[in-house]
Amino acid sequence: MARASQTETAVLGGLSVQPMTGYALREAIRDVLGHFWSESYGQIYPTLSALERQGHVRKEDATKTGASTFVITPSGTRRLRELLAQPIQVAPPRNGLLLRLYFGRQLGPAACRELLQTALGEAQDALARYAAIRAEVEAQDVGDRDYWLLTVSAGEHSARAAVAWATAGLSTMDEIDADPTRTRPGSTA
Amino acid sequence: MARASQTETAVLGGLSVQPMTGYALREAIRDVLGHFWSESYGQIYPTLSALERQGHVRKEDATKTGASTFVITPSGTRRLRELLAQPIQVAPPRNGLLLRLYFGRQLGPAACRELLQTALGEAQDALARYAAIRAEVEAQDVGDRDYWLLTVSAGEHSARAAVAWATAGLSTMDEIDADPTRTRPGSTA
DNA sequence: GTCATCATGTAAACCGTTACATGATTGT
DNA sequence: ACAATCATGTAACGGTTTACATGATGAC
Repeated sequence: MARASQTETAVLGGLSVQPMTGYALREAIRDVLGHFWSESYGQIYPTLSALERQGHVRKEDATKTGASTFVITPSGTRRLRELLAQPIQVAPPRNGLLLRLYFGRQLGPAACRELLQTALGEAQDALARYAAIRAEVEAQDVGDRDYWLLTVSAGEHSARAAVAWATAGLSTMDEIDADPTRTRPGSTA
Repeated sequence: MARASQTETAVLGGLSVQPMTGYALREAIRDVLGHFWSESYGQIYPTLSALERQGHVRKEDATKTGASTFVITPSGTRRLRELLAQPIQVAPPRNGLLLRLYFGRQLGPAACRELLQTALGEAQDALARYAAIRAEVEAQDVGDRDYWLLTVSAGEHSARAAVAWATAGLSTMDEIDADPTRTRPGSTA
Protein backbone atom coordinates (compact mmCIF):
# COMPACT_ATOMS: atom_id res chain seq x y z
CA MET A 1 0.00 0.00 0.00
CA ALA A 2 0.83 3.64 0.19
CA ARG A 3 2.50 4.57 -3.02
CA ALA A 4 1.10 8.06 -2.67
CA SER A 5 2.26 9.18 -6.07
CA GLN A 6 -0.53 11.61 -6.79
CA THR A 7 -0.26 10.67 -10.46
CA GLU A 8 -2.32 7.60 -9.66
CA THR A 9 -5.00 9.83 -8.18
CA ALA A 10 -5.08 12.12 -11.19
CA VAL A 11 -5.24 9.21 -13.65
CA LEU A 12 -8.00 7.35 -11.80
CA GLY A 13 -9.83 10.63 -11.25
CA GLY A 14 -9.71 11.46 -14.92
CA LEU A 15 -11.03 8.04 -15.88
CA SER A 16 -13.77 8.38 -13.26
CA VAL A 17 -15.21 11.21 -15.32
CA GLN A 18 -15.10 9.23 -18.55
CA PRO A 19 -13.14 6.44 -20.28
CA MET A 20 -10.21 7.73 -22.31
CA THR A 21 -6.99 6.82 -24.08
CA GLY A 22 -3.73 7.74 -22.40
CA TYR A 23 -3.28 10.49 -24.91
CA ALA A 24 -6.73 11.96 -24.26
CA LEU A 25 -6.07 11.74 -20.54
CA ARG A 26 -3.03 13.89 -20.87
CA GLU A 27 -4.92 16.40 -23.03
CA ALA A 28 -7.74 16.52 -20.50
CA ILE A 29 -5.36 17.06 -17.60
CA ARG A 30 -3.61 19.84 -19.47
CA ASP A 31 -6.80 21.57 -20.64
CA VAL A 32 -9.09 21.04 -17.68
CA LEU A 33 -6.86 20.68 -14.60
CA GLY A 34 -4.10 22.72 -16.21
CA HIS A 35 -4.23 25.56 -13.72
CA PHE A 36 -3.51 23.31 -10.75
CA TRP A 37 -2.20 20.01 -12.12
CA SER A 38 0.08 18.53 -14.76
CA GLU A 39 1.18 15.11 -15.92
CA SER A 40 3.56 13.99 -18.66
CA TYR A 41 3.38 10.90 -20.88
CA GLY A 42 6.33 9.48 -19.03
CA GLN A 43 4.10 9.30 -15.95
CA ILE A 44 0.75 8.49 -17.49
CA TYR A 45 1.55 5.41 -19.56
CA PRO A 46 3.47 3.49 -16.89
CA THR A 47 0.77 4.40 -14.35
CA LEU A 48 -1.96 3.09 -16.66
CA SER A 49 -0.06 -0.17 -17.11
CA ALA A 50 0.36 -0.56 -13.37
CA LEU A 51 -3.30 0.19 -12.73
CA GLU A 52 -4.30 -2.36 -15.33
CA ARG A 53 -2.10 -5.02 -13.71
CA GLN A 54 -3.83 -4.28 -10.41
CA GLY A 55 -7.26 -4.47 -12.00
CA HIS A 56 -8.13 -0.85 -11.23
CA VAL A 57 -8.61 -0.05 -14.91
CA ARG A 58 -9.59 -2.20 -17.88
CA LYS A 59 -8.15 -1.75 -21.37
CA GLU A 60 -10.73 -1.69 -24.11
CA ASP A 61 -9.12 -2.20 -27.47
CA ALA A 62 -10.60 -0.20 -30.26
CA THR A 63 -10.12 -2.98 -32.82
CA LYS A 64 -7.89 -2.34 -35.85
CA THR A 65 -6.10 0.70 -34.41
CA GLY A 66 -3.39 0.61 -31.76
CA ALA A 67 -5.37 3.04 -29.61
CA SER A 68 -6.98 1.66 -26.49
CA THR A 69 -9.53 3.26 -24.21
CA PHE A 70 -9.12 2.78 -20.47
CA VAL A 71 -12.16 2.22 -18.29
CA ILE A 72 -12.13 2.48 -14.50
CA THR A 73 -13.31 -0.67 -12.68
CA PRO A 74 -15.23 -0.86 -9.39
CA SER A 75 -11.98 -1.65 -7.59
CA GLY A 76 -10.47 1.39 -9.32
CA THR A 77 -13.25 3.60 -7.96
CA ARG A 78 -12.62 2.24 -4.48
CA ARG A 79 -8.91 2.88 -4.87
CA LEU A 80 -9.60 6.43 -6.08
CA ARG A 81 -11.71 7.21 -3.00
CA GLU A 82 -8.98 5.76 -0.81
CA LEU A 83 -6.35 7.92 -2.52
CA LEU A 84 -8.44 11.08 -2.34
CA ALA A 85 -8.86 10.57 1.40
CA GLN A 86 -5.12 10.38 1.98
CA PRO A 87 -3.25 13.37 3.39
CA ILE A 88 -2.32 16.01 0.85
CA GLN A 89 1.21 15.82 -0.50
CA VAL A 90 2.56 19.33 -0.14
CA ALA A 91 5.22 20.32 -2.65
CA PRO A 92 7.94 22.57 -1.21
CA PRO A 93 7.36 26.09 -2.55
CA ARG A 94 9.56 27.34 -5.36
CA ASN A 95 8.43 30.67 -6.72
CA GLY A 96 11.05 31.99 -9.14
CA LEU A 97 9.33 35.36 -9.45
CA LEU A 98 9.42 36.09 -5.72
CA LEU A 99 12.99 34.79 -5.49
CA ARG A 100 14.02 37.38 -8.07
CA LEU A 101 12.06 40.19 -6.46
CA TYR A 102 13.43 39.41 -3.00
CA PHE A 103 16.90 40.08 -4.38
CA GLY A 104 15.49 42.92 -6.49
CA ARG A 105 18.13 45.38 -5.35
CA GLN A 106 20.74 43.23 -7.09
CA LEU A 107 18.54 42.84 -10.14
CA GLY A 108 17.68 46.52 -10.47
CA PRO A 109 14.39 48.44 -10.51
CA ALA A 110 13.86 48.33 -14.28
CA ALA A 111 14.04 44.54 -14.45
CA CYS A 112 11.80 44.24 -11.38
CA ARG A 113 9.25 46.48 -13.00
CA GLU A 114 9.29 44.26 -16.06
CA LEU A 115 8.80 41.16 -13.93
CA LEU A 116 5.81 42.74 -12.22
CA GLN A 117 4.38 43.92 -15.53
CA THR A 118 4.67 40.41 -16.96
CA ALA A 119 3.11 38.91 -13.85
CA LEU A 120 0.24 41.39 -14.10
CA GLY A 121 -0.36 40.49 -17.73
CA GLU A 122 -0.30 36.77 -16.98
CA ALA A 123 -2.73 37.16 -14.11
CA GLN A 124 -5.10 39.11 -16.34
CA ASP A 125 -4.86 36.46 -19.04
CA ALA A 126 -5.57 33.82 -16.44
CA LEU A 127 -8.63 35.75 -15.33
CA ALA A 128 -9.95 35.73 -18.89
CA ARG A 129 -9.31 31.99 -19.20
CA TYR A 130 -11.14 31.31 -15.94
CA ALA A 131 -14.14 33.30 -17.16
CA ALA A 132 -14.30 31.06 -20.24
CA ILE A 133 -13.92 27.87 -18.20
CA ARG A 134 -16.55 29.03 -15.73
CA ALA A 135 -19.06 29.70 -18.50
CA GLU A 136 -18.38 26.27 -19.94
CA VAL A 137 -18.72 24.44 -16.63
CA GLU A 138 -21.84 26.37 -15.61
CA ALA A 139 -23.51 25.35 -18.85
CA GLN A 140 -23.07 21.65 -18.02
CA ASP A 141 -25.50 19.74 -15.89
CA VAL A 142 -23.31 17.14 -14.22
CA GLY A 143 -23.10 16.23 -10.58
CA ASP A 144 -19.47 17.29 -10.39
CA ARG A 145 -20.35 20.85 -11.37
CA ASP A 146 -20.19 22.46 -7.93
CA TYR A 147 -16.84 20.82 -7.20
CA TRP A 148 -15.42 21.84 -10.54
CA LEU A 149 -16.57 25.42 -9.95
CA LEU A 150 -14.81 25.32 -6.59
CA THR A 151 -11.48 24.81 -8.34
CA VAL A 152 -12.27 27.50 -10.91
CA SER A 153 -13.08 29.83 -8.05
CA ALA A 154 -9.70 29.09 -6.49
CA GLY A 155 -8.04 30.15 -9.73
CA GLU A 156 -10.10 33.31 -9.92
CA HIS A 157 -9.35 34.34 -6.36
CA SER A 158 -5.67 33.68 -6.81
CA ALA A 159 -5.52 35.53 -10.14
CA ARG A 160 -7.39 38.53 -8.77
CA ALA A 161 -4.97 38.59 -5.82
CA ALA A 162 -2.07 38.48 -8.25
CA VAL A 163 -3.49 41.42 -10.21
CA ALA A 164 -3.93 43.47 -7.04
CA TRP A 165 -0.47 42.57 -5.78
CA ALA A 166 1.32 43.32 -9.05
CA THR A 167 -0.52 46.62 -9.41
CA ALA A 168 0.46 47.65 -5.91
CA GLY A 169 4.00 46.45 -6.57
CA LEU A 170 4.28 48.63 -9.66
CA SER A 171 3.27 51.62 -7.52
CA THR A 172 6.05 50.72 -5.09
CA MET A 173 8.47 50.66 -8.00
CA ASP A 174 7.30 54.17 -8.93
CA GLU A 175 8.27 55.34 -5.46
CA ILE A 176 11.63 53.63 -5.69
CA ASP A 177 12.26 55.31 -9.03
CA ALA A 178 11.23 58.68 -7.61
CA ASP A 179 13.73 58.32 -4.75
CA PRO A 180 16.51 56.04 -6.00
CA THR A 181 18.70 56.62 -2.93
CA ARG A 182 16.40 54.28 -1.02
CA THR A 183 17.86 51.26 -2.72
CA ARG A 184 21.23 51.96 -4.25
CA PRO A 185 22.57 48.55 -5.34
CA GLY A 186 25.61 47.44 -3.42
CA SER A 187 25.21 49.32 -0.18
CA THR A 188 24.30 47.21 2.80
CA ALA A 189 22.81 49.67 5.27
CA MET B 1 27.09 28.00 -18.81
CA ALA B 2 23.41 27.85 -18.11
CA ARG B 3 22.98 25.39 -15.32
CA ALA B 4 19.73 27.10 -14.39
CA SER B 5 19.42 25.32 -11.12
CA GLN B 6 17.77 28.07 -9.13
CA THR B 7 19.51 26.73 -6.03
CA GLU B 8 22.60 28.61 -7.14
CA THR B 9 20.55 31.81 -7.25
CA ALA B 10 19.11 31.27 -3.80
CA VAL B 11 22.52 30.47 -2.28
CA LEU B 12 24.30 33.43 -3.84
CA GLY B 13 21.35 35.65 -3.01
CA GLY B 14 21.43 34.59 0.61
CA LEU B 15 25.14 35.25 0.88
CA SER B 16 24.65 38.64 -0.82
CA VAL B 17 22.69 39.70 2.26
CA GLN B 18 25.34 38.52 4.67
CA PRO B 19 28.09 35.89 5.02
CA MET B 20 26.86 32.66 6.55
CA THR B 21 27.61 29.00 7.17
CA GLY B 22 25.78 26.43 5.07
CA TYR B 23 23.68 25.58 8.07
CA ALA B 24 22.70 29.19 8.71
CA LEU B 25 21.91 29.58 5.02
CA ARG B 26 19.42 26.79 5.21
CA GLU B 27 17.86 28.22 8.35
CA ALA B 28 17.59 31.64 6.72
CA ILE B 29 15.98 30.22 3.60
CA ARG B 30 13.49 28.31 5.69
CA ASP B 31 12.64 31.18 8.03
CA VAL B 32 12.82 34.14 5.70
CA LEU B 33 12.05 32.85 2.20
CA GLY B 34 10.03 29.97 3.56
CA HIS B 35 6.73 31.07 2.09
CA PHE B 36 8.05 31.00 -1.46
CA TRP B 37 11.30 29.03 -1.45
CA SER B 38 12.99 25.98 0.05
CA GLU B 39 16.36 24.26 -0.09
CA SER B 40 17.69 21.12 1.55
CA TYR B 41 21.20 20.36 2.81
CA GLY B 42 21.63 17.92 -0.03
CA GLN B 43 21.43 20.90 -2.37
CA ILE B 44 23.13 23.60 -0.35
CA TYR B 45 26.45 21.95 0.52
CA PRO B 46 27.32 20.69 -2.96
CA THR B 47 26.29 24.06 -4.42
CA LEU B 48 28.54 25.89 -1.97
CA SER B 49 31.46 23.63 -2.93
CA ALA B 50 30.85 24.24 -6.62
CA LEU B 51 30.59 27.99 -6.10
CA GLU B 52 33.83 27.97 -4.14
CA ARG B 53 35.61 26.08 -6.94
CA GLN B 54 34.38 28.71 -9.38
CA GLY B 55 35.53 31.53 -7.12
CA HIS B 56 32.04 32.92 -6.62
CA VAL B 57 32.23 32.44 -2.86
CA ARG B 58 35.16 32.33 -0.46
CA LYS B 59 35.36 30.03 2.57
CA GLU B 60 36.38 31.76 5.77
CA ASP B 61 37.39 29.22 8.36
CA ALA B 62 36.41 30.03 11.87
CA THR B 63 39.61 28.62 13.37
CA LYS B 64 39.36 25.69 15.83
CA THR B 65 35.79 24.71 14.90
CA GLY B 66 34.79 22.84 11.77
CA ALA B 67 32.29 25.56 10.89
CA SER B 68 33.13 27.83 7.99
CA THR B 69 31.47 31.05 6.92
CA PHE B 70 30.98 31.64 3.21
CA VAL B 71 31.46 35.11 1.77
CA ILE B 72 30.30 36.16 -1.67
CA THR B 73 33.07 37.47 -3.97
CA PRO B 74 32.77 40.23 -6.60
CA SER B 75 32.55 37.54 -9.29
CA GLY B 76 29.82 35.91 -7.22
CA THR B 77 27.85 39.14 -7.18
CA ARG B 78 28.19 39.40 -10.96
CA ARG B 79 27.06 35.80 -11.30
CA LEU B 80 24.08 36.47 -9.03
CA ARG B 81 22.93 39.41 -11.16
CA GLU B 82 23.33 37.27 -14.25
CA LEU B 83 21.24 34.50 -12.70
CA LEU B 84 18.53 36.86 -11.47
CA ALA B 85 18.18 38.27 -14.99
CA GLN B 86 17.59 34.83 -16.49
CA PRO B 87 14.07 33.74 -17.42
CA ILE B 88 11.98 32.39 -14.56
CA GLN B 89 11.89 28.61 -14.23
CA VAL B 90 8.22 27.76 -13.96
CA ALA B 91 7.46 24.64 -11.98
CA PRO B 92 4.50 22.66 -13.34
CA PRO B 93 1.57 23.18 -10.95
CA ARG B 94 0.69 20.42 -8.52
CA ASN B 95 -1.97 21.43 -6.05
CA GLY B 96 -3.08 18.40 -4.08
CA LEU B 97 -5.93 20.27 -2.41
CA LEU B 98 -7.56 21.30 -5.68
CA LEU B 99 -6.97 17.84 -7.13
CA ARG B 100 -9.00 16.38 -4.27
CA LEU B 101 -11.74 18.98 -4.49
CA TYR B 102 -12.07 18.58 -8.24
CA PHE B 103 -12.97 14.94 -7.62
CA GLY B 104 -14.91 15.99 -4.54
CA ARG B 105 -18.00 14.02 -5.53
CA GLN B 106 -15.97 10.82 -5.16
CA LEU B 107 -14.48 12.02 -1.89
CA GLY B 108 -17.77 13.10 -0.35
CA PRO B 109 -19.04 16.43 1.03
CA ALA B 110 -17.89 15.87 4.62
CA ALA B 111 -14.27 15.29 3.68
CA CYS B 112 -14.36 18.25 1.29
CA ARG B 113 -15.65 20.46 4.03
CA GLU B 114 -12.78 19.34 6.26
CA LEU B 115 -10.27 20.10 3.53
CA LEU B 116 -11.70 23.59 3.12
CA GLN B 117 -11.76 24.14 6.86
CA THR B 118 -8.11 23.13 7.12
CA ALA B 119 -7.17 25.34 4.20
CA LEU B 120 -9.00 28.25 5.84
CA GLY B 121 -7.15 27.73 9.09
CA GLU B 122 -3.80 27.51 7.35
CA ALA B 123 -4.46 30.69 5.39
CA GLN B 124 -5.37 32.51 8.59
CA ASP B 125 -2.22 31.26 10.29
CA ALA B 126 -0.22 32.41 7.31
CA LEU B 127 -1.81 35.84 7.56
CA ALA B 128 -0.71 36.09 11.19
CA ARG B 129 2.83 35.03 10.26
CA TYR B 130 3.00 37.63 7.50
CA ALA B 131 1.90 40.34 9.92
CA ALA B 132 4.80 39.42 12.19
CA ILE B 133 7.29 39.31 9.31
CA ARG B 134 6.02 42.64 7.97
CA ALA B 135 6.50 44.31 11.33
CA GLU B 136 10.00 42.92 11.57
CA VAL B 137 11.01 44.00 8.06
CA GLU B 138 9.45 47.44 8.41
CA ALA B 139 11.49 48.03 11.55
CA GLN B 140 14.74 47.48 9.65
CA ASP B 141 16.44 50.23 7.71
CA VAL B 142 18.16 48.34 4.91
CA GLY B 143 18.15 49.05 1.20
CA ASP B 144 16.45 45.76 0.44
CA ARG B 145 13.44 46.66 2.55
CA ASP B 146 11.03 47.64 -0.22
CA TYR B 147 11.85 44.47 -2.16
CA TRP B 148 11.43 42.27 0.87
CA LEU B 149 8.09 43.89 1.61
CA LEU B 150 7.06 43.16 -1.96
CA THR B 151 7.40 39.44 -1.30
CA VAL B 152 5.59 39.74 2.04
CA SER B 153 2.81 41.54 0.23
CA ALA B 154 2.56 38.68 -2.25
CA GLY B 155 2.07 36.29 0.64
CA GLU B 156 -0.55 38.52 2.21
CA HIS B 157 -2.54 38.90 -0.99
CA SER B 158 -2.43 35.19 -1.65
CA ALA B 159 -3.41 34.28 1.93
CA ARG B 160 -6.29 36.75 1.94
CA ALA B 161 -7.46 35.28 -1.36
CA ALA B 162 -7.26 31.81 0.15
CA VAL B 163 -9.35 32.91 3.14
CA ALA B 164 -12.01 34.42 0.89
CA TRP B 165 -12.03 31.37 -1.37
CA ALA B 166 -12.25 28.82 1.43
CA THR B 167 -15.01 30.79 3.13
CA ALA B 168 -17.02 30.94 -0.07
CA GLY B 169 -16.30 27.26 -0.64
CA LEU B 170 -17.69 26.35 2.76
CA SER B 171 -20.88 28.20 1.85
CA THR B 172 -21.10 26.15 -1.31
CA MET B 173 -20.74 23.02 0.77
CA ASP B 174 -23.66 24.22 2.91
CA GLU B 175 -25.80 24.39 -0.22
CA ILE B 176 -24.69 20.95 -1.31
CA ASP B 177 -25.57 19.55 2.11
CA ALA B 178 -28.95 21.26 1.99
CA ASP B 179 -29.73 19.68 -1.38
CA PRO B 180 -27.73 16.44 -1.55
CA THR B 181 -29.42 15.28 -4.76
CA ARG B 182 -27.23 17.79 -6.63
CA THR B 183 -24.20 15.62 -6.23
CA ARG B 184 -25.06 12.05 -5.44
CA PRO B 185 -21.75 10.12 -5.68
CA GLY B 186 -21.66 7.61 -8.49
CA SER B 187 -24.21 9.07 -10.88
CA THR B 188 -22.80 10.61 -14.01
CA ALA B 189 -25.51 12.97 -15.19
C1' DG C 1 27.55 14.83 32.11
C1' DT C 2 24.11 15.08 29.04
C1' DC C 3 20.88 17.10 25.91
C1' DA C 4 19.78 20.28 22.35
C1' DT C 5 21.52 22.76 18.82
C1' DC C 6 24.99 23.85 15.44
C1' DA C 7 27.43 22.04 11.69
C1' DT C 8 29.06 19.25 7.56
C1' DG C 9 28.57 16.04 4.20
C1' DT C 10 27.05 12.00 1.24
C1' DA C 11 24.43 8.08 -0.82
C1' DA C 12 20.29 6.30 -2.23
C1' DA C 13 15.93 6.80 -3.72
C1' DC C 14 12.24 9.20 -5.91
C1' DC C 15 9.70 11.65 -8.88
C1' DG C 16 9.07 13.74 -12.92
C1' DT C 17 10.32 15.86 -17.48
C1' DT C 18 12.40 15.67 -21.97
C1' DA C 19 13.55 13.64 -25.93
C1' DC C 20 13.23 10.26 -28.96
C1' DA C 21 11.37 6.40 -31.78
C1' DT C 22 7.51 4.79 -34.11
C1' DG C 23 3.46 4.42 -36.56
C1' DA C 24 -1.79 4.96 -37.55
C1' DT C 25 -5.48 8.12 -38.88
C1' DT C 26 -7.60 12.05 -40.84
C1' DG C 27 -8.09 16.11 -43.43
C1' DT C 28 -6.76 18.67 -47.56
C1' DA D 1 0.58 12.79 -51.40
C1' DC D 2 1.41 15.16 -47.51
C1' DA D 3 0.91 17.34 -43.14
C1' DA D 4 -1.13 17.55 -38.80
C1' DT D 5 -2.80 15.19 -35.19
C1' DC D 6 -3.62 11.08 -32.56
C1' DA D 7 -1.41 7.55 -30.13
C1' DT D 8 2.00 4.60 -27.48
C1' DG D 9 5.93 3.82 -25.17
C1' DT D 10 10.74 4.13 -23.13
C1' DA D 11 15.45 5.66 -21.85
C1' DA D 12 18.16 9.03 -20.08
C1' DC D 13 18.67 12.65 -17.38
C1' DG D 14 18.17 15.95 -13.70
C1' DG D 15 16.92 17.99 -9.60
C1' DT D 16 15.50 17.35 -4.82
C1' DT D 17 14.50 15.15 -0.66
C1' DT D 18 15.49 11.83 2.88
C1' DA D 19 18.11 9.43 5.74
C1' DC D 20 22.13 8.58 7.65
C1' DA D 21 26.82 9.25 9.69
C1' DT D 22 29.55 12.13 12.40
C1' DG D 23 31.15 15.31 15.58
C1' DA D 24 31.71 20.07 18.03
C1' DT D 25 29.68 23.55 21.12
C1' DG D 26 26.95 25.53 24.59
C1' DA D 27 23.38 25.43 28.14
C1' DC D 28 21.76 23.59 32.41
